[in-house]
Amino acid sequence: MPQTPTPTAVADAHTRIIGWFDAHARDLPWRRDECTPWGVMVSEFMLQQTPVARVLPVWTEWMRRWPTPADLAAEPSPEILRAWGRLGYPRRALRLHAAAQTIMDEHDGEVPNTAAELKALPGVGEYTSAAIACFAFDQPEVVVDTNIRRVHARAFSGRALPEKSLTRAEMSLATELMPADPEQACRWNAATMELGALVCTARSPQCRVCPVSASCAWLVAGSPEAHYQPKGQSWAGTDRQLRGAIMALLRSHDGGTALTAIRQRVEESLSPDDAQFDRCVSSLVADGLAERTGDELSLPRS
DNA sequence: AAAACGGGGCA
DNA sequence: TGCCCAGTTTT
Repeated sequence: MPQTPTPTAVADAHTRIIGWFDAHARDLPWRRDECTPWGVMVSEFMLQQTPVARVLPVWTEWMRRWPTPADLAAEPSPEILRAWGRLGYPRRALRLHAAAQTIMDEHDGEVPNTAAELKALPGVGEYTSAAIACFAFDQPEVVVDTNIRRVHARAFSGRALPEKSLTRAEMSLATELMPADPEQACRWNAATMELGALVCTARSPQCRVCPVSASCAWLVAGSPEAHYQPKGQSWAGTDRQLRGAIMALLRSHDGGTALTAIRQRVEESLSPDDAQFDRCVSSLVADGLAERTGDELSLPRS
């Protein structure tokens, strides 16, 4: 277990990383003062497992079309899934829609401002609840995402990568590292995340420009290799690939499409057997991502 | 604790 | 090709 860094070292890290953030933070629309809590919430849903660059245009379009929870909650058409486009994990769009409806039903149309209430919303877990509370409502919640975990692993624990899953020790460390001042705490969260996204990256960290390279435990230890081999997820031939291809087809049509036509179209690029095709159609319907009427499949109405 | 869940871009 | 990305939910 890593030792808790000394108070002096922690304060120095605060100064350096927040100072770096002041100079180098990206001007992202959901970080601007005029962005609403709803805008922050939409961004956090889209950013789950999806890089900033791909989220930007979709977020802008969503905020134009559905600027408040009420607007999204009242949207009955498949336009939600169509507007999600190719962001991936389209169940996030359904969960965001459901969350908007819960906000209407239980929170008077206002995004709740506590982590506990946020976490009760569909699609909002440990990270997202803390992030919205912190970034939209300036509450000093402990925010721990993949970027922050990696920065902590390197700068304070001397490891190339964080553990495979979030550990108690990581949460304790993140808690210890939080600045006492609430405003600084929120800035620290955003700054550490940004450092992980731009400098302390997974593949080729830019230690030459890192504000804490002088004290980085990993660098000081000689940049040791990761103690485990990351296990990537397969893609070619998987249900995920086929489900994605079917969803892309549904998004490109108004109304329904015959299952035989869908099968024919996906076979232009993929080679599913009958069992896989049926399984994927069924699971999409079960997930609420598609609707089956007779021999046709379509995007569902909400 | 582990698996399922998209998709694109870069080394 | 393999790996990674502001994770959550289900098993």
